[in-house]
Amino acid sequence: MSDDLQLMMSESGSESLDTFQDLGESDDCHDMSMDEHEHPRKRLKSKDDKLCGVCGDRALGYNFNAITCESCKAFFRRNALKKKKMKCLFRGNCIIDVRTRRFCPCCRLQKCLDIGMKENMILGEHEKRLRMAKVTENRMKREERGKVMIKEEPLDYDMQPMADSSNACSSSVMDSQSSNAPSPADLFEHIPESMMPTDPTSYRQLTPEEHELLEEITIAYRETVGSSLPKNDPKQDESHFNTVSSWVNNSEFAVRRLIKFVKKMADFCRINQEDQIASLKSSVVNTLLLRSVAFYIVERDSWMTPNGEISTKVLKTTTRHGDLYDSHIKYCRSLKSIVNNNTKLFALIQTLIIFNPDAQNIRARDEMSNVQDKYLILLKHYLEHEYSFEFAKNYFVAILGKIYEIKKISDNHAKVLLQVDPAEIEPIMLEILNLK
DNA sequence: ATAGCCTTGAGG
DNA sequence: CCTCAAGGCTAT
Repeated sequence: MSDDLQLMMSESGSESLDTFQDLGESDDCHDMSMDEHEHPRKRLKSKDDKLCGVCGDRALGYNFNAITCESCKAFFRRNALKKKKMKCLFRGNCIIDVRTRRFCPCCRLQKCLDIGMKENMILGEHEKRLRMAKVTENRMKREERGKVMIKEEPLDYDMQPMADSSNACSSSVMDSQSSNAPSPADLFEHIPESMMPTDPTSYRQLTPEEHELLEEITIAYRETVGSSLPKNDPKQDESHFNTVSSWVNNSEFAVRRLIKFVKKMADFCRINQEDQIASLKSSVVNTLLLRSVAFYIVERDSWMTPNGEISTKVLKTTTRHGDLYDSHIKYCRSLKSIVNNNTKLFALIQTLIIFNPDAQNIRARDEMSNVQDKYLILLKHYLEHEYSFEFAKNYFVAILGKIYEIKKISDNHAKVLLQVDPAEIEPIMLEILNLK
């Protein structure tokens, strides 16, 4: 490989111009033959005879402020924003052409910059999300039009959760009062398939801002707390979990993920630093619990880890708190059954847990509450987007109930945590759990 | 990781 | 409409 690479480097170094001209000539020939057949008149100027300023390959036009080929465009997009600086294995002056361009990313990137490609023209994470929000918004409109055009038929009445149009205001009041409505807890113990989404035409549309916000936290969640932990080093037998302190230390990765998660949220960065710490600390145990739900497998009564399953029985033998175990598993089963594997819902719940106005030591409780309200509304609107308004209302209440419940359970867990010997706990976990 | 091809919003 | 220039997707 390195032989080839070196060969390529020296080869191209001695005849880079030849390569460039060869490409140019073949390009011209190609164009002429095409043009003679298609447009004999304007053969000279019609098709692009543009060449990539980086490698000399055929170019379609400007990319990031310079004329480049598709591959150099993609290359620049992938690499220009990386903060890790690549280093050239040679002298930093490798010749880049269509065949050698892959061998020295460093010099290729340098040449990109030399010919004037601008890294600030690469859309940032935020701008990309805006763009995607716009795309999906338009897509939804398109599909909406399609449905409306095809529809033109009277509404179908087979779905009872459609309490929308005609008598909306009265019906919602009546429903909330009516006694025959199943209690939310019962309603969601088992997912009522019959009430799941169909017929999207009369559901709420999220605004672009809401859509973007939801995307933001969902992506952040998926990339952090929602992802599985790195494969743990040795064989992860159950002996790794036979003490409380080993459980705690095992949670360290999850806590790091939580920190990464909050740092990705613009709303979290906006609150003052003391409250950031306070809300972070008070949401750690809840977060671990929520994680345990996310990776819980109802059918097997176990948790999925990168190294395989861990039976929930291990927790019972570890803590020797049967009641704690029971309530935890019950919680896993119930929340999992209503949320399933919906990452957006997990992300929303996670967010609501973090922006908790009555957490310990919060200074600006009003402000915290305002932020939480924002996500409460987002959750509500998301549910109304996904389901009928009536169904969403019950769903909303059920989820709020579960969020309240998670706090009680985590309080119980906190008591167990106080039993551990601080000497056995990693410093970060000591700090974050206030165990010192 | 690369690179070709596709989709798309903005702007003309 | 049409073109330009972004990002996305995916076979290699």
